[in-house]
Amino acid sequence: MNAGFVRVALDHPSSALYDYRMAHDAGPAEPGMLVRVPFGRRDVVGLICEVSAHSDVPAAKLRDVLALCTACPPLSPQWLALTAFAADYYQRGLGEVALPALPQALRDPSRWARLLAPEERYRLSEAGRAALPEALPARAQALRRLAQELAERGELDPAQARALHPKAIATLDAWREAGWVVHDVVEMGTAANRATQAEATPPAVTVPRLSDEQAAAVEAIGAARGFAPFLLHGVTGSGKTEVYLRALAALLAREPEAQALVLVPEINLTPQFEAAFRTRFAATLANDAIVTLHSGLAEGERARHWLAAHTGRARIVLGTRLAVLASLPKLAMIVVDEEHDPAYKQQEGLRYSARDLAVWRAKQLDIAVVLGSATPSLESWWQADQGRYTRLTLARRAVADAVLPSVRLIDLEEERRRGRASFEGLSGPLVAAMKARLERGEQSLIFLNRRGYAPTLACDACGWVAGCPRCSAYVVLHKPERALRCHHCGWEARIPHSCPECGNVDIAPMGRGTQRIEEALASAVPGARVLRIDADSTRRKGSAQALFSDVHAGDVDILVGTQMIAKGHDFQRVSLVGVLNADNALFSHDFRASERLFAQLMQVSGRAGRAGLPGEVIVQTRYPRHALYHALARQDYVGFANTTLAERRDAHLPPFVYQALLRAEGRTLEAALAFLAQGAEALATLPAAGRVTVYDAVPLTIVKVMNAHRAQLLVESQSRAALQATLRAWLPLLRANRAGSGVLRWNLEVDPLDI
DNA sequence: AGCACGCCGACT
DNA sequence: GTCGGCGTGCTC
Repeated sequence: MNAGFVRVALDHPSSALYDYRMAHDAGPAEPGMLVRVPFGRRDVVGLICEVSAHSDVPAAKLRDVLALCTACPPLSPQWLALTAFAADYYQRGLGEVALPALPQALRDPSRWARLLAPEERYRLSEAGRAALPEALPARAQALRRLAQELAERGELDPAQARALHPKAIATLDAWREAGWVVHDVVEMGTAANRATQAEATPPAVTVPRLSDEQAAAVEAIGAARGFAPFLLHGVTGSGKTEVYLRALAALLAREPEAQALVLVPEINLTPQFEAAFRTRFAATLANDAIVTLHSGLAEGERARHWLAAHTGRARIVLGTRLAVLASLPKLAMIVVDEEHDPAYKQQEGLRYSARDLAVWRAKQLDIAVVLGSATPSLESWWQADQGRYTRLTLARRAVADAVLPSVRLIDLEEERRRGRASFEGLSGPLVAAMKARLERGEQSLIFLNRRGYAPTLACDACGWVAGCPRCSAYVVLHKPERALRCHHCGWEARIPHSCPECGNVDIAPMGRGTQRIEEALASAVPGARVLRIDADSTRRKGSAQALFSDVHAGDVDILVGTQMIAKGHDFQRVSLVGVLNADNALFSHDFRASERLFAQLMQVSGRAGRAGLPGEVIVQTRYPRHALYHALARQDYVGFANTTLAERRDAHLPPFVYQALLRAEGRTLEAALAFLAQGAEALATLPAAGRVTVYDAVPLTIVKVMNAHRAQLLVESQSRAALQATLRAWLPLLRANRAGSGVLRWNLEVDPLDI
């Protein structure tokens, strides 16, 4: 038998490609195709990176490809280059990057055959819903059950139907002829395209008039050819989304096959974007030409959407950071909304920055990329300063009479000194302002970046503080569940009735979280309907959406929440934003903490007064003279960015240097530190070591998590290339590091955000 | 990453 | 005497 060889990337830490024999009659193998191969003792799915007539691997070691996936068109060379770049840049194996980027269905060979086969679905029509199952004879139990399942589940595929009743298909066909059942055939590689939706006439779309600034931005983006990175700096409410919509509309009209990728920082923001896109493009794009891609999708849906992107049927792909690795053969424009958002940085596995990869992808494909934000990352701002990104500015709010909110700083020290009343951390002026909003039927929003009832529980008598047995952290008091919970490892315990150290029964919550504020508001502002939105209140899938719609519907007077409430939502009736407990971040060891805080406060401030109501922001602080708050009071991003960048330059911090972080977790802190110290010694022996600085290994602030002791080592260089070369040579030495005995895990992060 | 093989403590 | 702990090493 005639045979060739394929070099395959596997989801496996080694960056090496593995050679396999490939029988020619298995079909034409090409790079970008998936294969099922034996690997050690198991079968895995790999990605063909090269096809060759010979192999250097000894024949005795070579094994045969078990199957070739022919249902799915091969991944393009551009896509392979993208994943290869990401693997190289973030110091990972190609397979570790490429395979996890694919939907699960492609990594399961048993599903390959049906990948692109049309999917059939049966569902009840309006008439069927009204008539069934009553129209059936009472004794036809199996049929009644079929009808009942159809009504309850919404839809059935042929296999499910047959499982309920052997002759289900014939029955369903009969019901279809009676007008009770609709038979949908969904082409794989597209989203569900139901007949009823396709028939509906799109509603008339009201397209807002553009401001001069918006029009200029749209024109600049539209006129761009080739690689064109834009930094769209627009204050909250200035209509950045409208700029995206217009730019995309112009592109899709100009190039009838072009695809666009739109990234948003978190899943919660996809529904509103999706709705806006569907409405705007209802007349020009088929319903299935807009798809979403994020981790909240069911596996099957994710595969369908991914395939729609991969086959070119989807024209607009809207998604979270993972969408940046989608296969988009006709990609012609990328939008990254809220580009400064830390959520674009993956914090486990391959620690990539979706924003940075978006820019790389735009450069690779020679297309435009629009980075939008009210508070751009200092990295992007610096790129614009350097002239590498084109800056587009929207300085005014889009709604005619909407102005920027006024910011009031409440000096908590002075309040205390003057003996002014405060209630559970809510100062007098803030309470008064909320009461005034309640009377006027306007909404207030209270921002506190700390969930739970109280950060911890403490004993006044002996000084005991409730801590986690597995972590060096306090446990957070959660009142609804009457539990103490560790936010780092998930450890939980009942709230003790007395101090476990001294038996004192007067143990009390210390500090305040969103739950406690929610409770306090009920008495501080009598009659107000208070709603809390944080990771705890939105744990159930889809519940965030329901809670937000209560706010939009006006069923809420005061909304309390963590940063979840700061992002994206355009609350029409909010005219007051209160900020509690923001001071902690001012004195953090992480040099980016103030940048993040400023962005968050600007963002949450932007929730006030969007629909023409005068907006007010009240910040409670013990440091009212801090420069950050002054910049916030003036809503002065540019001033903040310029001073902070100057400080960064003086202190030799990013974006003026490039960094990487080696983290280790050990059974003991000593083991972790020893591993890092030995790593530092190994690095010093490398040729390019002269151009990189290695700092001392230090314990993390929360040194112990889940009984693992954590430490890190910072490596930096003025030259990205020197850093990259060093890291590449360093990794094999780290893998061979014999100080690794007490080390449980370690990882290397390039361009870390949290230091 | 899995999943083997391989060499030392507490159990039927 | 084994069952099983996880340290070490390999996968075309």
